[in-house]
Amino acid sequence: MANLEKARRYGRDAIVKCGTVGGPSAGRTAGGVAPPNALSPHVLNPQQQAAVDYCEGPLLVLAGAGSGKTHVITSKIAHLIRRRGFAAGKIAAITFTNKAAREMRERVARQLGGEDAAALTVCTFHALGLKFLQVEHARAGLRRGFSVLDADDAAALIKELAPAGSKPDALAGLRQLIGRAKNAGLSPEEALAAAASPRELEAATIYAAYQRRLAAFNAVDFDDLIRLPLRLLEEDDACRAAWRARLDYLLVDEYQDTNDAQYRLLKALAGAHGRFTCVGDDDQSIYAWRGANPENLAQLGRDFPQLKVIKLEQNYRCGKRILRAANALIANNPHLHAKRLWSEHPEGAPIRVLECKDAEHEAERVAAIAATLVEKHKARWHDIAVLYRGNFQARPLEKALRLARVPYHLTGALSFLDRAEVKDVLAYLRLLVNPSDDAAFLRVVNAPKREIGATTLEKLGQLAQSRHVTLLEAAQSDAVLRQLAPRPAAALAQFTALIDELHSAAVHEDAAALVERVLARSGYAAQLAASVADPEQRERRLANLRELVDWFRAMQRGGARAGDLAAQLALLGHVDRDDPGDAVRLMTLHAAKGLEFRFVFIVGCEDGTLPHEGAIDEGRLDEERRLMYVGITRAKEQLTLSWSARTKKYGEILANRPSRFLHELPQEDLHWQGRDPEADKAAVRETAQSHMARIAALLAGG
DNA sequence: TCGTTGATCGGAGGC
DNA sequence: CGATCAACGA
Repeated sequence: MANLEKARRYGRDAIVKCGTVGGPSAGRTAGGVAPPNALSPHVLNPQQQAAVDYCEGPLLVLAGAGSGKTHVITSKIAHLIRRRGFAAGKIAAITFTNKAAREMRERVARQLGGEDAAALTVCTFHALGLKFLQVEHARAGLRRGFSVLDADDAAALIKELAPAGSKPDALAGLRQLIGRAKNAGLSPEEALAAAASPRELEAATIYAAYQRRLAAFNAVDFDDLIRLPLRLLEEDDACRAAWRARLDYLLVDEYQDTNDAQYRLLKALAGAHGRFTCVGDDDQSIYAWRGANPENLAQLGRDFPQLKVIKLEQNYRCGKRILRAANALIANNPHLHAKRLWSEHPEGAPIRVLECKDAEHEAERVAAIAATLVEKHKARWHDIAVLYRGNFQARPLEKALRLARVPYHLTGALSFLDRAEVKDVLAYLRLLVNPSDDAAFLRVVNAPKREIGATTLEKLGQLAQSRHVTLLEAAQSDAVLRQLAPRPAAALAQFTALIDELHSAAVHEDAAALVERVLARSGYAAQLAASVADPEQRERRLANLRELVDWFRAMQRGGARAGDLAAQLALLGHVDRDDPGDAVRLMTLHAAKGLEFRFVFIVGCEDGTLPHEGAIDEGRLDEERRLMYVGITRAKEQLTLSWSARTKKYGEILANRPSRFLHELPQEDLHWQGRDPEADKAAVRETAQSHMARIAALLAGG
């Protein structure tokens, strides 16, 4: 109670502890979704309360790492509905990932009860754009049941339109330029007019051809999900008025990640009075390379002079030492609104810096320490995360962890929907819903193998183009088939017969049953079972297909229509796979954003790795520093940084220097630990043996 | 149509 | 050094 009084006197909130050293784990650790103030979820500190209460005009909440921003957003939604009389159906909360949207929806549902929560719009920018286009498809020049091309399909299409034999990096450059034009909200015509170099002119020309093809496919790509709604909202007064009337209040999470088009979409929807709350942290802006524009934070103040800014600086996650290090590091970056995070947690242990011989040695030491934490300090495996700059750094870690018998889980590896078999089945559905979807046609026409090869398809494409029909229509035409060799013509006829059959079934069947029919009648499942030799891989891929059917079944219970599901599915980056369980988490620093762990290792703290070499060369150190900052602030109790003196790079061995960021940390909080390879190897052996002994005991004991 | 060779390249990855 | 991918031959 004394603490409470003291806190009040200082104008701070009651002490709400979570995850102190040795205490119960709280927060979003390893899959848990409890709010940061887990012991007292309804108490808000004064800044959080102010952010919830202020609904009169535009608000920017600068939410430091671990400051309880999701709590603020969910509380604010409840406040808007219960105290301010907003209709739940007219509030939209926008996130960047499906995962964030799902978690937010769950938390709002817990706080509000199901009915209001169900009426809310909680989704990603892209899902909102899709919803918009499904309503306004006619105005956007689309027909019902249009398709959403995923990044791979879009890349394949650009490749087809680019000069034959373009090199991969030339194609990547084209994609980037086209993406940039779309992100700026430019139509192909505008991009042509704005082209300032031969390269841009070429890209704009291909952009124009690309959009013509998309229109012919009755399809859009991801960027169009923002660009097309934006265009309609900015140019069509009636449309804009209608959508503003549907949305009374907007909340945007991770605002620092918005790109220009997304920001303009927000502005168009919000209107001049600006009934919105943006929550973000400039220090956690780590996606500029993907088009995010952190300048949008400053732009908000220029576009809305009445903007109110509230900073959340109390951190409920990290020990004081960790926070000091984070503050010291990020102080080297320029700031529009400087923040200084503080915490009421204990000091915590010094930050360890492990100096290692090479990446293998580094991995062994991490494995040994992780094992010790669990063996001797009662930590759970999932309390531990190992973070790195690049995916290639996971390799030695995996090896060392396997050797030390430490269970681990790689997050962010190949996602469910990236699997070829899942994409193939989805392409079948796309083609059934939208027979104009040539990209889908090309994907499934020879999956399973029907002896329809590239030559046949090229000819078919030419014939379709000259007759101004889709690929499917061309394949259905006897006149076209007569111009092909008899064998491929017969194969194509068989394929279109299959599509016809599935199409008539689609009328009366639900999505899950349709997927099962596709799998059975196309022979896809049978071929998969027959052609994959490795039994383990075969089982995994068949399981993916079953999971897809289950997913459709679950969505149907939610009342979704089969046709819309296929489009939505394109937006769903990854369906969460099995719970990773109690295992050490291995992931990139990027993937770690938004998560927290009791014990965090950041490996590869070397100049050239973190900060990355290319970033040093181009003077883009700020974002690298923010990446390190994000990593540091993931740690609740203990942070261990490591670097190795030598790197094997492309076959040759190079000497490293410790990361310049290590020198930016307060040296009095660091504990540098030199190289001692033998001791660590012994430790790994020891823990491995003890694990084996435990397993043996378990087996013996039954 | 499919499997092999040889050249290439090496940053993070949401929707 | 090793994975990946385009071009090639059977």
